[in-house]
Amino acid sequence: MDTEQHIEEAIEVLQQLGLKEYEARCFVGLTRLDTGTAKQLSDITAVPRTRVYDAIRVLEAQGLVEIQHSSPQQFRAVPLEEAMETLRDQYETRVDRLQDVLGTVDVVEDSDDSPVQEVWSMADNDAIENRTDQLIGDATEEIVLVVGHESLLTDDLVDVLNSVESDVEVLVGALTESLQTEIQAAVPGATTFTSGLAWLRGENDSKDDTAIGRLVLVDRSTILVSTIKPDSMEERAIFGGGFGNGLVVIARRLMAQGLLTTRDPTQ
Amino acid sequence: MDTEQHIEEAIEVLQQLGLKEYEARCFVGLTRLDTGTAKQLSDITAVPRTRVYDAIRVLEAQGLVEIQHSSPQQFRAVPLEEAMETLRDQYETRVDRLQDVLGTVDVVEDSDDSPVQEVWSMADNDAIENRTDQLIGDATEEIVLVVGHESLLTDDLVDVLNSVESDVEVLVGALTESLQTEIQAAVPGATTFTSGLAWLRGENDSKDDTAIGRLVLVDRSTILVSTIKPDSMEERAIFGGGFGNGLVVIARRLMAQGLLTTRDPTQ
DNA sequence: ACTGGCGTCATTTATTGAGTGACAATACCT
DNA sequence: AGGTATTGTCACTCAATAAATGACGCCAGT
Repeated sequence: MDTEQHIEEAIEVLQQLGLKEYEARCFVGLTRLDTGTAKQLSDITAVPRTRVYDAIRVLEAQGLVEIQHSSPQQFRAVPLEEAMETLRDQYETRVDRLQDVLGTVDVVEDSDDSPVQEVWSMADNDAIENRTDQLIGDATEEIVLVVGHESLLTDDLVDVLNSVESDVEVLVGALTESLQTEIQAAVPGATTFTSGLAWLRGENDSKDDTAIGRLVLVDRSTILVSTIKPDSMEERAIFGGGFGNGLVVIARRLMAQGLLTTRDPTQ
Repeated sequence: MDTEQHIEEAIEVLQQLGLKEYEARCFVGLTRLDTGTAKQLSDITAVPRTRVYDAIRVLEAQGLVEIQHSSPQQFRAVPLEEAMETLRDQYETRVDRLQDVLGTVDVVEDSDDSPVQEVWSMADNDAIENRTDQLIGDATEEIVLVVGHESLLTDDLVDVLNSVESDVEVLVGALTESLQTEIQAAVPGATTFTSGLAWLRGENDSKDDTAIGRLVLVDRSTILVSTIKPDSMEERAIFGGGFGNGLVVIARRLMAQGLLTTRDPTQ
């Protein structure tokens, strides 16, 4: 069996989605049994028979399985599409509710001065991507974007780039030529470039295992730089706002030196 | 403060979404602080100061907060919209992955006879709604639908009803006249009715606290009946397939007697 | 050098879930 | 019908996880 792998993975994902181990096992068991009893389930899922019942109840309450009240009871998983749709609905409901509630609460109680040297850091690919899109969307004058890895050129990103005001200058850099041509094709309105970026590649230090992910400089006043561990693909970003911000200043200087945009810095 | 309520609710929802208590409290704390230190957070969230750090780390890894590595560290919640979007993305990713994986696994190993008296039960409003839509969409001849509560007439349901093949007869009943007219307006292609349903109302037994939610009979061969506890709005459904199914037979007989569709059974 | 807030760790306590067995009720067999 | 196997419910133990608290080392300001 090669599905073994898939089964384990499915169980894991289900747990990430909030199910307990037994519940996950049972659900997966049912999806490959169509219909089954507690005993059958127990056999193929390695869940103690006596606890299949609990698990199934929870699953039923979540709308993921149906129960036939006969003896022995028969269990059946809701059709896959339907189940996923149900999960989605539940999640949507919760996120919406949260958004409402928090929107109401957002009232602040503050008492602060505003320092100018703010550098924030964030993790999580999705969050960084969202922030990137956000920043680009908010640009009013100029966007300098360097894409360090092809996987970061998402559809969303392309959309945002293409829907930018026409009076905003868009400069997009890539680490490789192939990536550059790809970007140029996807975002015709942008000026693309490749070289001048050698210093960005992490090949100098032998055990420096992090590569540049994205680099966004918006209106020369806000910058985001992310790094990626090539093995785990984990992304990490630092993010600086404010014109006087040290990070931003560095970025501007790099630009002034032609290290960021010049087609050939040796010229 | 009346936001107290909202705050607690937000924390709860966040926990449903997978966060731990401390994490939830910290996140909510940050949304009303814009930016804050561990101490400040600890003060307004009742989370032990020394554990704010852990919580924040987790939140950062999920892309919900940013950290400023100064001393003292400053924390800040990602803008609400962005955070919700991030949560959504993560969830979508997981559900999609699950769907892929389970789609591959769906291979069955069975060995069964098919009994004819199957009656399945399900819980969870969303799941029942999905199933309802599903059934209606699959109809080829006739749909009899009774809506017992206005909240069950969702947009999705209306859509499905309106997009049914034109050669499928659609009969929709309501418990009240106002609901009937509403339905007639929303679904012009349907034949609506109200009376003949007195027996469906739960007013006979004084302590019978469950009311009829939906009743769907498709092609006279598949039926779904749901009940609702009016106080908790919890829905529960039974669902029978097969032409020879007892439930279905009963439903057909009710129809033959005019109890389900007749405009005025006293005639 | 002393003090106080900051950040990290280790430890305790409570809660939750995983894993097992006793038991009554029910179905099944001959 | 009686006897046996299966089924469903509970109550319990053990392990894992999270909540809660306290002991430090570190760095800033005085």
